[in-house]
Amino acid sequence: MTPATILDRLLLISDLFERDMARAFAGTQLSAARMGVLWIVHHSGPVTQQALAQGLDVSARNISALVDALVTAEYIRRSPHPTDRRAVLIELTDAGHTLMTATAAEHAELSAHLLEAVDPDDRAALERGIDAMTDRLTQLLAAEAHSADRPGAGRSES
Amino acid sequence: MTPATILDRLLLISDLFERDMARAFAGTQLSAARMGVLWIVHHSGPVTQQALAQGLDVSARNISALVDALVTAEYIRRSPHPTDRRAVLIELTDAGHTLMTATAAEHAELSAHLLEAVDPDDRAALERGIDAMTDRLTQLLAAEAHSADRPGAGRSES
DNA sequence: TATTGTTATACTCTATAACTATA
DNA sequence: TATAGTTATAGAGTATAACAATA
Repeated sequence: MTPATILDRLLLISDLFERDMARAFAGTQLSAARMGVLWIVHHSGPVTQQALAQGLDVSARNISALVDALVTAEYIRRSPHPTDRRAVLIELTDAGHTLMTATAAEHAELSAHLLEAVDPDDRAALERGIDAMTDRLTQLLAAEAHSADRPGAGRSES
Repeated sequence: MTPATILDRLLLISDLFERDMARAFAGTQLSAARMGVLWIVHHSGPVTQQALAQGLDVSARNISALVDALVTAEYIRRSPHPTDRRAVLIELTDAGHTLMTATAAEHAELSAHLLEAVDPDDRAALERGIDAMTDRLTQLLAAEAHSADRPGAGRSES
């Protein structure tokens, strides 16, 4: 029942998070991708769609669709950019601000619940271990991305 | 720069895994969902599409599409079920078996690399902590699923 | 000429519902 | 009647490419 390796354990908990979010959003106009947009606007304040595309690492086309849906749901609005008439600024509506305040609180609450489940004597080692694995994984990804950029090894990305 | 809470850390590492898989599959006929099918067949041997639908918790319709793609890619084949003529058995082809053997090896290698990044003195606490959080998260999900089953109970946003 | 955002198009993953063949 | 799988249809997320307006 218990996964054998550390990778299996991490993939299992990732899967549980995914399912949790999917169920929380079922029947609403929200989704993980749309919440990603709201999260950035909540933390950064008004941003252009270009900034959202870069922050989420998705195409501008995709941002247009996500923003359309969130405007329809009345969580955000498009405002004219004060100095660049090509661009728009994405801002939270009052409903959007209320939603994100509640979401941030639930997020913090879940984090606290998870940490409470861990033996206090294990917590420091747990955080060190996760950070060490995150750093290693980031290194491995950067190394793979670098080798993939070499001509002949694959397609380059912007 | 380092995430503040345990939840942020776990979500970050989940995101890194996602990106890693997405990049590994780019330009191939594979994807995370299709690999999920192959993973089950690799570990369970020949299975019906019904079993795949239950194992992956997706619809039978979705399995039909995933299996179609993997048959086209020649990683699996549909064989007649020996006793139930309604059903088919999904089996790995030689190419599928070769792929999954290599994938399992890479999986084990990545797991080993991640664990090597952790201070040996922290490893036991790390595994205990992750398991404790996984158990707690599973409990929370079960509780939410239970309350969501009752009409009118819980926080529903219509 | 470069950038911002939209329209057009397409592919993948996902779901429900109706249908066929078989149990 | 119930089950295994497919066809039909739909919606969300994602991408590239072509385009308009603006810088």
